[in-house]
Amino acid sequence: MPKPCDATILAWTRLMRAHRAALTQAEQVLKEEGLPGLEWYDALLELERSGPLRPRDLQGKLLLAQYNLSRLLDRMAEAGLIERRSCPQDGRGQFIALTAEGRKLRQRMWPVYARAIQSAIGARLGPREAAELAELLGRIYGAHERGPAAGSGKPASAPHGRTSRA
Amino acid sequence: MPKPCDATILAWTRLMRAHRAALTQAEQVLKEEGLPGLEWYDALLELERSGPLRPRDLQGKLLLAQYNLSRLLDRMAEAGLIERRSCPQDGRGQFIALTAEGRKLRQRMWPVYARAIQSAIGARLGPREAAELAELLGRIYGAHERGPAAGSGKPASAPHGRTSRA
DNA sequence: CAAGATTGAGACGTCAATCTTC
DNA sequence: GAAGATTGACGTCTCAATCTTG
Repeated sequence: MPKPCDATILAWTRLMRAHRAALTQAEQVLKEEGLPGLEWYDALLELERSGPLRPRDLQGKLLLAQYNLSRLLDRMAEAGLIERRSCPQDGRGQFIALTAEGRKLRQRMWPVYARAIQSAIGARLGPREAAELAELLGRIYGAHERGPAAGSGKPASAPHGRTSRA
Repeated sequence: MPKPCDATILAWTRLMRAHRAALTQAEQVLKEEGLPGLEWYDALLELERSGPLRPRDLQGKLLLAQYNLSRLLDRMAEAGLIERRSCPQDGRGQFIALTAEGRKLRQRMWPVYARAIQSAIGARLGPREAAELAELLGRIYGAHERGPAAGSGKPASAPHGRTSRA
């Protein structure tokens, strides 16, 4: 394994710093609005998109450890955002389902989240540059998947736009 | 504030994912070698570069909250890596100084860290692309910090690399 | 025994309150 | 009173051990 070149090291450093700056800002804004953190948003969105899921599948989509997800689901269930349903085919598993409250909360979170994304990236990079950045970052983890945005599913009156729904 | 465009949202998502993937790998490798995490490395490196520092100044360089840094220093002092010295000019402050052990540990960590950086970025992007990525990420947090050759004057490929962490 | 999922204990992060010195 | 720094209380993360079902 060759040693990393200067440009590689600089890219690493900035990846760490840019992530921290962007994430801190976004979490800050959500907190000021009395909303939960981004992890909750991601879980809610994935459940809204992909219907009731087994924890194992959700874990894969969210890149969380099993024990971590288990406790996240505890908190979200206590907050009334999800339901744990038993799985008929496999007694070990469950199905995690979004509640109406969970759906509503995600919709309330999106405009705030979108503002943070725009402030952190959209305001600093043009569309062409953002696409270039996304391309380069995509190579770092090799995946090509969907983003955090999701329309309400309803027509035009939605407070948050239809965005990249792959 | 306009809504974020699709490319912006995709860049956000990939920033979050790429960061997590890269960081998780690096922390994993360090742990396997029985070494502490990247936060310790960053603190050790900053102290090695900038001599004894007051916690307030270290906090600025590491982008940590004050209470967070206070506890980090507790652990590092207990491990014998740093020393807390009283500050003659200002009784409220201190000077945090690296010990010989701290210096040795950072030197042991660097090759492992460098391997992780190379694996996460260097192996996937050419030097030109890495520089492009660094440039785009730099705009996200607006910083233009010292180049890889700054500080002691040693080259970045020495066990003195410019690194940092979330 | 293997896989899905949870739990107890301990490390770490976070908030607000606190202490000391300017 | 303001700034530098720490502390107590509480929440979250992490590891290993555990429980249950296939």
